[in-house]
Amino acid sequence: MKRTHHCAQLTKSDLNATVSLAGWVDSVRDHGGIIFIDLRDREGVTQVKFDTNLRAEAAQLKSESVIGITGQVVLRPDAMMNKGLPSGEIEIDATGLEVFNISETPPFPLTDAGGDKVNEDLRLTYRYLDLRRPKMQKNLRVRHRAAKSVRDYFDAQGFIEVETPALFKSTPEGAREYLVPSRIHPGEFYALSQSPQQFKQILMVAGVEKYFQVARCFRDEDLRADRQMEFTQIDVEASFIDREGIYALFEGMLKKVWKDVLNHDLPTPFPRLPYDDAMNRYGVDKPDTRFALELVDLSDTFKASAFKVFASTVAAGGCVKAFNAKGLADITQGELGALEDIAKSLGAKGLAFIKVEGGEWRSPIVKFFSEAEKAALTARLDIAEGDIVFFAAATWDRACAILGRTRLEAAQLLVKRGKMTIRADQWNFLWVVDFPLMSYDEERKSYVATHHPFTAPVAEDAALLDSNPKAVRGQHYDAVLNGMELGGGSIRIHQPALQKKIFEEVLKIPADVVESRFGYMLKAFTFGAPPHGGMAFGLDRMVALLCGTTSIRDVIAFPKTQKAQDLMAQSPTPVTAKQLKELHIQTVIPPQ
RNA sequence: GGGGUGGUAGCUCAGUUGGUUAGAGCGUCUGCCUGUCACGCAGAAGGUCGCGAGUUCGAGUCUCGUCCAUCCCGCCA
Repeated sequence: MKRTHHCAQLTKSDLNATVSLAGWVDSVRDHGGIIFIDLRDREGVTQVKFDTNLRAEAAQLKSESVIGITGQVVLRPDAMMNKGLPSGEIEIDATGLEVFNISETPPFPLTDAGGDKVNEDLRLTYRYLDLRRPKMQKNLRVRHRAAKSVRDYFDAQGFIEVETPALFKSTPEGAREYLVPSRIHPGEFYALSQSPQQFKQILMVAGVEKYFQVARCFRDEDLRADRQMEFTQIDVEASFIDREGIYALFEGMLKKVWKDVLNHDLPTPFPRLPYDDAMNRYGVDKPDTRFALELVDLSDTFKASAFKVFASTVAAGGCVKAFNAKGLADITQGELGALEDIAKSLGAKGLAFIKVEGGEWRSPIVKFFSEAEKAALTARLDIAEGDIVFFAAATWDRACAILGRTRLEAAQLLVKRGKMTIRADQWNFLWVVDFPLMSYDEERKSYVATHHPFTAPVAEDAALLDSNPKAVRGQHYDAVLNGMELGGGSIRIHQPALQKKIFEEVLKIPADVVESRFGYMLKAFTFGAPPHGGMAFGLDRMVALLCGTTSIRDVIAFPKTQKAQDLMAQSPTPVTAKQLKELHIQTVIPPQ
């Protein structure tokens, strides 16, 4: 029996044709004298009818069994047409049945709706069943379609895909790495590449000019909904390009991907938002701009306030910020408590608020406010009946973090009440630009690169490198979509002297360490490094948003759990003493 | 490393103030049924209440510990 068609391919136009289908039994409806089976393959579902001779054999079938059938395409009786299915006007009158495998009863329902509710550990243990669900099949295809679209785009733009090593050397400045012991060099280690960053810059020195790679990257950091230990990035680097060139390049890529995958026309160019504005208005460097609830700085209003908590914060160089969660005055005690807990976990002492109910301001702090302060609040925050305003008084970055997070939580509460909608298919892309090149690390008592040490400073700020490193902006940019950071990149430093100065004088990395870690790169740059820049763009995150989810586990075929385990294959595992010996490794297991 | 949520039948969940034999829907199994498409009807089986300790006359319920999943903070140059 050879398959002639896919399920869902057959329609009224195939009437009377003799066809063979193969796939999985989606459901069995046994009416005694007649049995209907929905046969499912990766393209869809078709109803197969068994009566007379094959009835007994068909009655033995269970859900998820794999069968092949032969039969004639026939029209269903008028009243029995299923308008909900593409193949709903016809059915296959089976004349042949081949059973390839009877299935055990699956441990959870393989429907979209049923499977979505199932505990994720069970789905991951039986990932091959989870992936059979139409939604997961669709996600795999969207990922394939998006990756192909990306490859076609960069090819058309003159980029060539170059593979760089997964086994690199350890670069402890960055993310924690997966170390790989060397058998041939006792006591020495490779590290799995956390990014092709250094190789792609070397490729620019090598004269490749336009490089890209759909690259697997590895980072030994804690996992999250949008972070796996191994993930895929669209890695790009080009010579003789500036920031505007990169923006246009990636806007073109995203326009094509959205068209190819969703048939949606993305408007370009994307808005640009300076880092300071992003922080001041949204409290994060990856704002979700699908809704407002923007932060307002009230430091001026409260610098001489009778409310000492606010006044003293401003006097100490901090700021007072607030935002109006319009319409959320009906927040419950429990929800308010949860918001407070979040604020406290971000360093707030509490979460001050003003509710407006029945024309009155209800608040533990409003008694301290003067009439002038109240008037200023009303005007600047557009306060009206049913609103609740949240405040944070702290250092600038802390106040931003507290309210940035509270803003997102408040938005969820408003969505839950039906007072606001955040559409998953509204695509608010933006470029966040003008990041500070350096930030001061209080623990290490030194400057650290905000992104990475290869980022070039903005030309007109370069003179400040010695006098005021914090004020130097980097030629860095982040691509943000609906509150998720999709990618980041920069124009790089291509002058070896400047790169050396950043390493040694600004970041205070000892010269011998610079030499052992980056010596080869600095040396390469002395042989004619072109000006260059690029971007690392998260494929998993992009595909997740294309699929309408925020968890990249839904778009990775075999993801790990938050404890970094593969529940299906059951990794990691201990290894034999022989293996360890060969690798010159001894393990020390901490006591339980 | 820290905080939140959850873990009760194969799945999803309910389980009141600590009190008799722990329930529902779906699924599974058996029987009936020739037009269903979430088929229907009748019946049945199915439980280490995550695990361990404690309090109590008595624990699914309270306390402590622990494991797992998930969300977040730290972390992710």
